[in-house]
Amino acid sequence: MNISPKKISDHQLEDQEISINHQKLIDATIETIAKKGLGDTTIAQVAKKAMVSQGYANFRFKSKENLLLSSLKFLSDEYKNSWQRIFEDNNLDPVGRVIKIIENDFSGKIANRNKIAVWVSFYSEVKFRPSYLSICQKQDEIYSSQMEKLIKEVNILSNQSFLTSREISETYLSMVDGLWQRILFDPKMYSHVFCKDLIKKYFRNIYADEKRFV
Amino acid sequence: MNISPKKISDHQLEDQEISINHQKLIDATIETIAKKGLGDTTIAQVAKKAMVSQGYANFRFKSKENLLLSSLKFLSDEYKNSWQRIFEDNNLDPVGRVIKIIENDFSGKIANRNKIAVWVSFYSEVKFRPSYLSICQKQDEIYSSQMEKLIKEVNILSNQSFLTSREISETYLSMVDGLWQRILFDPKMYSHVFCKDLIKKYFRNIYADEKRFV
DNA sequence: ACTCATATTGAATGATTATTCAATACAAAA
DNA sequence: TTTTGTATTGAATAATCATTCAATATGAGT
Repeated sequence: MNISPKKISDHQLEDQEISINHQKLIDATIETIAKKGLGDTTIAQVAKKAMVSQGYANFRFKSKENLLLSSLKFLSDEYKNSWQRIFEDNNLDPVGRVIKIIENDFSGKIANRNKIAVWVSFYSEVKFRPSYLSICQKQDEIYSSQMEKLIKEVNILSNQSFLTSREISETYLSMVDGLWQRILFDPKMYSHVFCKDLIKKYFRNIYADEKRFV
Repeated sequence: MNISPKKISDHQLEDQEISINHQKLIDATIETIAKKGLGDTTIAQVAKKAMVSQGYANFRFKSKENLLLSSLKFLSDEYKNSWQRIFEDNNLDPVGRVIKIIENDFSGKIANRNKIAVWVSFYSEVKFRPSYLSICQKQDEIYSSQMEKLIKEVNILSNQSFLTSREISETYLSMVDGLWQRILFDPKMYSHVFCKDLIKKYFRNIYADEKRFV
């Protein structure tokens, strides 16, 4: 099994190369869905955008279904990483964390029209594709429960007891989903600032003493 | 131009027959989208479910696109009629109207999983099909503005001034969209009762004196 | 019974597209 | 240089569908 350093290096390079094409195809898939819609996304278009041959795209991902799945997984992980970093940031107090969460959910990286278009496309197929559901659902459950725990802390600190942490977090999560969808309809009216302000006002109403919800 | 009574009667019958097939096809389209998804809905399946030939379905609606459009229009009108009746009901006071609106938005007729699946399917294509957008957007604007006016009345009656009627109605509308989407993911958790209670609690928190938000 | 107009059929067509695979490019090892 | 294994191509295949249309059914008027 004597493996030479060269060989390892080669292998790593190989993996990197593979990885580059892999990611190029996923990026191209997301761009294509964002531009044409899930239904009008063909392997030929994706391959062209990724600048590889059509045959290669299929070979690399085994099937179109698998390419779509991988793209959804990528988006889902990207989102997860963004909020996980906030929950794990020990420099933040509960209210500061909530504010960061809101800002993240309506940041240019997460809530831009292209990515929302992709999200909503997959959401709309969730009922028919258990594989989509399983990717989204698990992470959503974690997000929900983390959010509820966080709100519980804020509730305690602010002596708020009329609304339960569950109620507040469910309201927040449904508002985010709804606003994302509305961004698709009318991105001018539902600007990031508008959405963030609306949600902050919601919190401000609940936690009247907390001046940070602008 | 002497038209005999018989002839008129025939003509009406003819129209009715046409109308029956027309509606059978639209119903079948909605059912098929709800069962298979927009992307996997074929004219053949719809025609089979409506018990007419494939060729007829195409002939009658001129194109698949047009059949889908007509189906969206039908759903959209059905929804509009349901809330318009509430806004026009003079027996209701503002708060009573809000409660009826909430109940309507999560009634079995409107917020069932099949219809939501169809809604979300069309929503997800809105960015790519201006024709879908134009059907949805206009009615949504009316609903929004009616809702805002209604909330303004409630605000005045209850001396609530921290949240504007715009803010409350936008919050309500985005919550409804978000909750509808969540019903697709997890209809058990997001039951109609759960959704209605969540929203009523939101209003109860704003209008603390109003006991009718359960 | 016959004619005519309209409604409806269903098989044929043509377009689109995922998938396959034999052929080729390429680069590393000998 | 030659060999060998892997990466990549792109043309061929096969399946799926929307759409068309010639043929047929239906039923009212004469």
